[in-house]
Amino acid sequence: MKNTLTHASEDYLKAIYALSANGAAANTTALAARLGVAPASVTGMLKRLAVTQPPLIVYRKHHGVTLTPAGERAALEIVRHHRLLETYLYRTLGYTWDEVHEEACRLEHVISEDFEERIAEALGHPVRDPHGEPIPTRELTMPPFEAVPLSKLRPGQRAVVQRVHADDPALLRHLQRLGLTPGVGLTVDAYDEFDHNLQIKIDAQADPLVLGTAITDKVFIEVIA
Amino acid sequence: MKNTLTHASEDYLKAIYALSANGAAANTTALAARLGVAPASVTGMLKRLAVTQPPLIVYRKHHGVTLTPAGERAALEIVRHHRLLETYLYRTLGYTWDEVHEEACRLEHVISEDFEERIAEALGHPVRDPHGEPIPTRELTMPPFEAVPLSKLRPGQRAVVQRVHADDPALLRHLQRLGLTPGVGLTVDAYDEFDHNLQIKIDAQADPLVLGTAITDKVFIEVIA
DNA sequence: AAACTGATTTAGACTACCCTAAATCTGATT
DNA sequence: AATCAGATTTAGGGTAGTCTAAATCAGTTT
Ligand SMILES: [Mn+2]
Ligand SMILES: [Mn+2]
Ligand SMILES: [Mn+2]
Ligand SMILES: [Mn+2]
Repeated sequence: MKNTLTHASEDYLKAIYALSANGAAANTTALAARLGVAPASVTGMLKRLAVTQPPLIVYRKHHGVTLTPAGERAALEIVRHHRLLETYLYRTLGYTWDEVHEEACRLEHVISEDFEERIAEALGHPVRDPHGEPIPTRELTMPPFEAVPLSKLRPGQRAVVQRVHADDPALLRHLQRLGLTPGVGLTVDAYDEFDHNLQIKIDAQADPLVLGTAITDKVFIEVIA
Repeated sequence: MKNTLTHASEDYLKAIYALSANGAAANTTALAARLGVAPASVTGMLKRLAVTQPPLIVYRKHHGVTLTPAGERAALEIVRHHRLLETYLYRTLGYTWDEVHEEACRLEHVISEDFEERIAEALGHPVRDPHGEPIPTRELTMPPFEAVPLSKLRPGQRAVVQRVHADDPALLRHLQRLGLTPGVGLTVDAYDEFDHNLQIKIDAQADPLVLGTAITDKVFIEVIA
């Protein structure tokens, strides 16, 4: 528990956490893609993470990987660092929401628990990061969060944007230009069942938008009535 | 110039900069002691730093090492990061002057030039860190600084403390308790030529202090008249 | 000028990553 | 039940950094 993890291990744990969020095991190829390394490198790291004391993952060859309770705590620790840092960079240092990810992804591995606590305090213990993603508590529990993507809505439904599940700066800038940010209310006007495009009308915007699933799968909403 | 250095290389360059500040070459043993590694490890790293393109150091076997202009720029870059971070942690996040070093020593290697510029701006482009040490400019020139240690003073002389050249938290807390911090005025009352102790009287303090060279060598002052 | 001593380098080994190319496994299809 | 395709692991190799133990060097002393 007190043995110090490397930056690389921490990024692997974070990726496993993200890819096994739905309870299923994360697989080698998806991890390799997300981490930007070769599949063989992933296999090597999984072997190492499985034999630490205590083990951080359960790894069954050819059948994917899940986090142990210790591994999940380690992952949530890094996610908390990451999202607190994003929030701090955004609110205190004037970063834009497309700039925060890259800086936070490096800082998250080197800040102390003291630093974590001080920025949490300075920010008033925030519950969401600038993208609306929930910040794990100090006790490392993940708050409940919206699981309904905009893509699931159908004409006539109203919703409020809660979180945007994206790191890519270009996509984030695009969403910003569209006005599709947390807190925004919208109504679905039309749905195309062949290309799955959704036509929506954002509150206080004159013109409707037509959005593909590349966007609507990443925007999570809360349905209103 | 754009090739990215490892954290370890950066710490070596910073150490070489510190140990060759007086123009002389830094030697293997001193580097090993300061970096907390074996002398053989230093030799290995020096060989690597000497053959980078461009070379960062001039290394002559058995005769020590100096920084090339490129190496000095790299070192000053890290020193600027370190001291700006110390200043930021101290002023903005409420760290004490004995807590800042350790955190800054990890952060200095991962912050972006953008982060550097933003905290410099937020702090009003400070010229000194919390210990009074000069912060290299954005253009990577080192401002002039006091080279006279308190230990050089003799009875009758008056001085103002300018900087404290120390990282050790215990020593820093001790100096704080003594009231020996940048900006403080003092007068030398007595000098013992055998043990080199100095008796000083700090302005606005009732009782005089007797200090050994472990302290007086680390406190740099400006002589007044 | 040889010997000594402490500093330094070399030799050899280890861990943590990463890679490419070549096996091998799994689950689906015939 | 054999085959096939794609996913995965293994094999083998590389870099960066660390260590200990064994040379070796340089400057000083005899
Ligand atoms: Mn990261
Ligand atoms: Mn933490
Ligand atoms: Mn450092
Ligand atoms: Mn910089």
